[in-house]
Amino acid sequence: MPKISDAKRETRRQQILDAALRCFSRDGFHNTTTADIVRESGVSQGALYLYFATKEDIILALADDRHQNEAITNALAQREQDPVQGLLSLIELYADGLADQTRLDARRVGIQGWAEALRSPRIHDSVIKGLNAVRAAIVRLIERAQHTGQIRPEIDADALSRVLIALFQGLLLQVAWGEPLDREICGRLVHNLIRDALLTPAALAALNS
Amino acid sequence: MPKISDAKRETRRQQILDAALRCFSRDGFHNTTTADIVRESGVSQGALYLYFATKEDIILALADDRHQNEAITNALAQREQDPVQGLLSLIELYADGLADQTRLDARRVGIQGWAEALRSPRIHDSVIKGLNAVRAAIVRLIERAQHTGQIRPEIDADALSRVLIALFQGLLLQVAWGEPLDREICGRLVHNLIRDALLTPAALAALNS
Amino acid sequence: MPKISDAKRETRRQQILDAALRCFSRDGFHNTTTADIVRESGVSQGALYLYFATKEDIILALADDRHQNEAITNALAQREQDPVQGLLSLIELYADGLADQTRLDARRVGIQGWAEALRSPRIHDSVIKGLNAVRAAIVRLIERAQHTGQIRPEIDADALSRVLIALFQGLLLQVAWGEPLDREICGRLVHNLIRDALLTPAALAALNS
Amino acid sequence: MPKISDAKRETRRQQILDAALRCFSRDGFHNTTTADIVRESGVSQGALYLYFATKEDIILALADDRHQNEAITNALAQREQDPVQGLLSLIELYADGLADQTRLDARRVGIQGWAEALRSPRIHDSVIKGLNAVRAAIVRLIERAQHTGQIRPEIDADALSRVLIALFQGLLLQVAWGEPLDREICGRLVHNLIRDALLTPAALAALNS
DNA sequence: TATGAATGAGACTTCATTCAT
DNA sequence: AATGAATGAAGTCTCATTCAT
Repeated sequence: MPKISDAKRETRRQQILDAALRCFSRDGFHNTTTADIVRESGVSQGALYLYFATKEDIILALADDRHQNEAITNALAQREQDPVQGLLSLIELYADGLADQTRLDARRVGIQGWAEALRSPRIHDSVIKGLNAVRAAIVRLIERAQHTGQIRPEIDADALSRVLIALFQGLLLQVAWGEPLDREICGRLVHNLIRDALLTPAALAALNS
Repeated sequence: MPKISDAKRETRRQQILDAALRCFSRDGFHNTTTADIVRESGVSQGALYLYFATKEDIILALADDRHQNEAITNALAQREQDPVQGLLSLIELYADGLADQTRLDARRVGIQGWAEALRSPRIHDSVIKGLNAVRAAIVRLIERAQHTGQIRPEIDADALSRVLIALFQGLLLQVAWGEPLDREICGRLVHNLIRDALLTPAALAALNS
Repeated sequence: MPKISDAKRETRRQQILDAALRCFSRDGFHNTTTADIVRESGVSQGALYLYFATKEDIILALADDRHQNEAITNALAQREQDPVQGLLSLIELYADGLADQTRLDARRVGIQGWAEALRSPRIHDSVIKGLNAVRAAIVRLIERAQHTGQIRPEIDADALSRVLIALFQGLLLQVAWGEPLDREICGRLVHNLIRDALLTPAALAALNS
Repeated sequence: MPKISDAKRETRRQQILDAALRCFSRDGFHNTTTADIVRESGVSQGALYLYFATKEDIILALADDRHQNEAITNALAQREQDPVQGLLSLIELYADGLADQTRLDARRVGIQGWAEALRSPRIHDSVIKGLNAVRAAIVRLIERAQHTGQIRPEIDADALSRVLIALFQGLLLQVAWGEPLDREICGRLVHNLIRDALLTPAALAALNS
């Protein structure tokens, strides 16, 4: 009979996830032992398995956390009245995430998840679910903008969303490797790419006004 | 004197690398055992260590192979008279690589290398070296095109090269995950992005003619 | 809370050490595998490493056990009122140890430790520590006897202690090799050596009375 | 068909033994690989096995070398007219060997042989053979001295020889461990032990004259 | 004879997970 | 619920010896 309160339980769980994130970021999934996580989190070896059935479940839980954060970001951008503004604001938010020092571990672990997705069906599913959520959010904004005549109608919304995500993924990777990416210059570059290649003349005029 | 011939030695070495590539692609670095590579390659357990000092050295050798291929691709694009054509041709070549079924394993293993680069200094060095080689090739083309007035002078060549690479990396990732990326549609999209956002009016006119 | 009791833990530890002693005595350090120790001790392969971090640590632990036994022997001899009697009694105790069938394994393993001390700094330290403890005990007895005028004052206590130990080490070696050493005859011989070469005429007279 | 000359063959053999001695001294038998010996000696991996059937045979050959040296030493002492002088001279010769820096490796390897003798029958035989040769030489000297009335008749020649050898073995051990043994002081001590405990009054008077 | 590449059994150690308490 | 000791299957790498040339 579970005597522990839900709050207590959630705290413990998060404690483990935080520790795991630090370990995975530092040493990678496969060079992190459950003993490492135990040491870093302060819970006991046995307790770990009261919260997560396997080590892979910890990885999945971290991925889920990440997707929840992204869902919030996506929802935020949808709220914008103007879909082009929404798109630009979404890009801005993700770019902020790129530079945010506090999410460094999450980014590093995320990249490891990309690799794991290639061999673990469960992680693959999780990663694709996250990908699709972001993609759907972007597609919706693009289609809204095409509906309002702001984005050229001949553009394939799905392809564009994938391209934008790809761009972000690649930059994330380079940042994680410690490459010097000037947020200002890159940001402007991407902004201009979109402006010049996507917007209709009318939208462009409106943007400049 | 039974000193093995260089050709024989190289054959054996490649045999091991081919087997390793298949194993790594299928199961990932960490879930591939040296025994797996031995089984797949047909060499003996001991012979493996006559060619590679550690398992990590096999990973590094695969990365080096990859970088050599890329170097050839880069050199190919530099030969073009017109730098804009060179850039477009480079993009075309990498896009071909994305779709090439025969290099599927290499792509999957490459992505795992990205993750490993986060924790292994040696792999990090190797990956960054490869990144820089490609970057330098792209920067050279862009600067040549700016010199001839074909690409807008205000564009930061280094940032643009990183953005193009990032784009490619992200698409590579999605392809590796099995996502349905229409080469035609995405190719045209990227092509247009470049055309509309980078080229000077003069170059644009020349391109269309 | 399943924290094992200290007694239980100590039992288990000793169980491993006993098994290791038997294995090392029979096959030598280097021809004993951890699997052998596991088989002989009945613990699991993994459990071995809960008690000893490496195989060398097992060797060191055995050496420490030995030194503790010797410390007890040394302390026993110091208790004698008469330092010459103490010295003779110490020699007697070590000679008993030489002949004791129950300590056969310990002797054989001890000799292997001598050899290991030549190449492993940790084992060297341990062996020298043990050597010095015995030496100090003997030196103290000799100096006390010189103080009381029983042992000739011109004798170098440190050199003599080393010589006595050397004698014991060599005899130990020969016994371990299975050489027929008559305890009675050798004992008398050593006894007389000491009597004739070390004692002052006064002490000699007292001994004979 | 053996085209190689015996001289050449012997040179090669000695080259291997010299290298092996250095390796064994430095790293111990078990931490020396045949590859180490090959590297240190300059012969090829295969050639090693043209000269020695197994690694153990190298160890045995080194032991034989040692015994030959000792045989020469023993013979030298036998030549002395006066058996007591012969005994003292033998002790002197072995003591010289103890201090001789050029035979450091041989001493270190010899000690390892002591340990190996505990588990390898072949090495045991070799070691015992060497021991008995020295013992016989000493016994002969003692018995001659007893015959001439120089050494007390009640002394057991065999036991005394063992004790003298033991003494030497122990000192050898301590020297090999790097212990500071003053050759002068220890030498005099041993000398006096013998003088005071073994010699008859007549022999003693002769010695002092 | 001589070479050095090849072999493959096996060594030590690790680690995700279980289970008695 | 919680603990941490215990498990045992693997994993990477080594090395004495063999053998094709």
